[in-house]
Amino acid sequence: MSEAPAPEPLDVESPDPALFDKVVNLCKRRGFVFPSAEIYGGFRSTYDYGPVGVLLLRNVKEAWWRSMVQLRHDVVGLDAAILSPPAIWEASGHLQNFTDPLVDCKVCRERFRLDKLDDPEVCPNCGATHSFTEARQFNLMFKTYAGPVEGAGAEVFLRPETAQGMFVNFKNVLETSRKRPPFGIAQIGKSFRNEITPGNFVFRTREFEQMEMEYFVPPSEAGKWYEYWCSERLNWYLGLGIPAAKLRLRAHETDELSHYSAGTSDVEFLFPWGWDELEGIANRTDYDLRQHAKHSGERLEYFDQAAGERYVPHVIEPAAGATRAAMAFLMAAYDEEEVAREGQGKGELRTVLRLHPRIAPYKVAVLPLSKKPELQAPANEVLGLLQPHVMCDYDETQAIGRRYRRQDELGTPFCVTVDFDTLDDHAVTVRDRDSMAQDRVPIADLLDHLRPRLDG
RNA sequence: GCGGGUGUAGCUCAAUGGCAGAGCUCCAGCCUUCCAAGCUGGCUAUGCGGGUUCGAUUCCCGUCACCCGCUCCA
Repeated sequence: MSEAPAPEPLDVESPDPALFDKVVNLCKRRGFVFPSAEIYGGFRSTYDYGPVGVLLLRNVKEAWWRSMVQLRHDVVGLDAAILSPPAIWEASGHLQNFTDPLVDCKVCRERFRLDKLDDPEVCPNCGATHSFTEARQFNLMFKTYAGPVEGAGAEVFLRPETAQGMFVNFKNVLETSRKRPPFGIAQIGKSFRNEITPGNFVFRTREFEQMEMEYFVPPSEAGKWYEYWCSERLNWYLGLGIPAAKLRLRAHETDELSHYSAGTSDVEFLFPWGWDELEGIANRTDYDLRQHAKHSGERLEYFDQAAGERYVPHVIEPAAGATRAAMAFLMAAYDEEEVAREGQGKGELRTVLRLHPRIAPYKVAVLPLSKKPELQAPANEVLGLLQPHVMCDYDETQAIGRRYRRQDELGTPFCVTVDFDTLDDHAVTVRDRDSMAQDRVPIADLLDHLRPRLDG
């Protein structure tokens, strides 16, 4: 008798390449994400967020802001400029370090990063020696010109990260907010990087949105706060419904650390193509404040009255990608299930986004059972009751079952159906996305009924 | 930027050097209609630009976009 094959490891989720196409398809079909400039043939690496995509993205950002700023007393917000003078990026090191030296092999035409080559004289692809072109400096920052004259003096950059806005405003915030270390500055906004190779849908794009927070701490406490933010950030994704099996924290090897970092851990999500980064938590030490102090001549320090000592705070930075996070939430929420139909053995496939109510584009869909005029008034009454409090959709076309499925694909947690009985009992049917259960609820109690279920 | 692949309706796919089809979706109508029901009707497509040809969605060239690699890190 032959030995049984080793059992497949059950505790490890494997990536699912088919999921990628399904989610991208759903995004297009239902109005989450469209390729930019599509009617002109498209524009590479840019995407537009449609009617429900913009809601999803806003909800992701609002959930982040809520946990990072609103529910804390030690973090304040900021919204800094995207256009920025070269001085900032000279000080930050981005002008030097965000530059990749690229060389091409003249024999096999392959392109390499000079700094990643084992031997800068030998092509690792074809083995030719001395076949490389002169190194060309490729800077990942977008450059443009301010003012009427295009020239070296008017050069400005689109920020490649929001972080520097927090560092250059360190003194402003310290003085006006009267915070003291440990405290943080949070910012959500667009950043721009001229990536050589964007791809994987909205995962890596040249224009993207970041959610970053710089947490300033006494130098001796950097290690402690680094640990703290690593677990805090991992929990954020878990709390919004991403299963633990699809999340992990991975510490960077020393040789993959960026120029400012003394230690970085990534929150990674199991995307259809494998594990990839959602967020980096970096120990930036006092690098940035010292650099800006040196270049600007400003004193970027904190004076601790009690201890009578002056120091340059160290910085722990959780930096997340908003667009990436939205994509991860979609992929984690995507589900298909077979629903038995009455009188038929074969079930139908139901596509449902099991999004956390906090990030679902619509919280409630109001659905009059038919288009008959007598249902308009109660439907409008329900809408008027809910709209000031939660984002609602309204749909009166085609069969009710079809409309439930439409809402399932958008991830709407609850559907409220107005029927002909409503005219008599002044109550509506509340249908639950996940259980498909239906409750009869008086219109007067509707808000109280929904509120606890949406806050969860 | 290099190599490989792909490009037909909103989606999934047919077909053809000679009027481009289907299923689903979507829209309108009927139906006191609660999980993609039924019936009737309707909108919508050969990525873009050249070339060959009497005629190109089909063949050729270019271009754009996407996917897979080389990449990279929010």
